[in-house]
Amino acid sequence: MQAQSRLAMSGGVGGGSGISGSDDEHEAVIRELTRGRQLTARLRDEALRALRGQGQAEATADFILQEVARAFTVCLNIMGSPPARAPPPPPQEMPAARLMTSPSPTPTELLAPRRNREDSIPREHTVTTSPHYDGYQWRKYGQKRITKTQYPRCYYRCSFHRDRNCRATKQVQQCSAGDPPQYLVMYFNDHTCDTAAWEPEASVAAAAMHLDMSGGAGGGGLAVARRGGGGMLDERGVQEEHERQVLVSSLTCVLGARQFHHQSPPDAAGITSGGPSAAAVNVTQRARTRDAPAASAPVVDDAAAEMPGLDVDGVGLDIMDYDVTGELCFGDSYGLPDGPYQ
DNA sequence: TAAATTTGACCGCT
DNA sequence: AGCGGTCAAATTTA
Repeated sequence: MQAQSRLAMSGGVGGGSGISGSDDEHEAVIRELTRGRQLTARLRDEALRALRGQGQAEATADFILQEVARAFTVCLNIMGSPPARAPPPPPQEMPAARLMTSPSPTPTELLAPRRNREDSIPREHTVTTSPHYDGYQWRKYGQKRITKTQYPRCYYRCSFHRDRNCRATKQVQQCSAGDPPQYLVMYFNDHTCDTAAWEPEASVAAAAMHLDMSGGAGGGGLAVARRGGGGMLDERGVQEEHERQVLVSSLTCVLGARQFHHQSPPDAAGITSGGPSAAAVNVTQRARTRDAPAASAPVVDDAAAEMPGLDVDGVGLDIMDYDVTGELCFGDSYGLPDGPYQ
């Protein structure tokens, strides 16, 4: 089960605010998240020791585990744990790891009291730097400036809302102006469109193939998820292409290392695929978003089957989460202060 | 031209 | 009455 789901089931979503459950549950969640963060730090030490001198593989492992730790910190902040519990930011952070350092309204502040209707209670919520890529296709149907918040809230519903009467919706609201910015994503209702999100075991290799096939900047299905916002795609095209190349390179490195070590897969895999990275959206989900509705991409699984030497898991997938510094395409009609939506 | 986004207006809830 | 969520016409994009 994904971390965000666990968080939700642990009381994070229940009871109106969507953040707090009972005091006992709340404390238990904070305790577990704190423990997870500590264990991640230990794992990072071990991984760096094991990968010492292996260049990019070492850097990649370092980055991933920093991100896992950051995800724990995000969750802890969501749960309202004292800021003192958060560790100081690592001295050499990669961009996505800087998120917690910028002052911003807490997710709790962003969540206005919700109406007491069944549909208005989020099933899950998460904080991510790439709010678009969660394995489903969404269509934006509204945007609203929420009082007392700095950023507008965007409303999405499943693209199969009409075709398959899918009632799933999500709301995305920026909650920090970092680089990349961070977004609070809330999910409502289950998908009934039979386009379930990808299994975490889906193929890294297939993802790489998709990346190669996706062509140039902003090409392919990226536009599906990021189409909105007028010229934003064009403005980011060069940067995205650069990021894509860097991350394909990283992925290739990881693939190579894992192919070499596939007899003894590192447990870091379990941490990301089954674990706590609230920010993580795996690349196969992204690949699915690129090309077609989620249900129509068996090609990727087939590709995975063609590369039996690979131990497929979430590690390489989560790397690709940082492929896109997905800023939302907020309109400019809200008279908002400086922000990425302008 | 179809598909997706934008955005003002409307509606229901508190 | 105010606020948040949704609708739907207009607009934009590929």
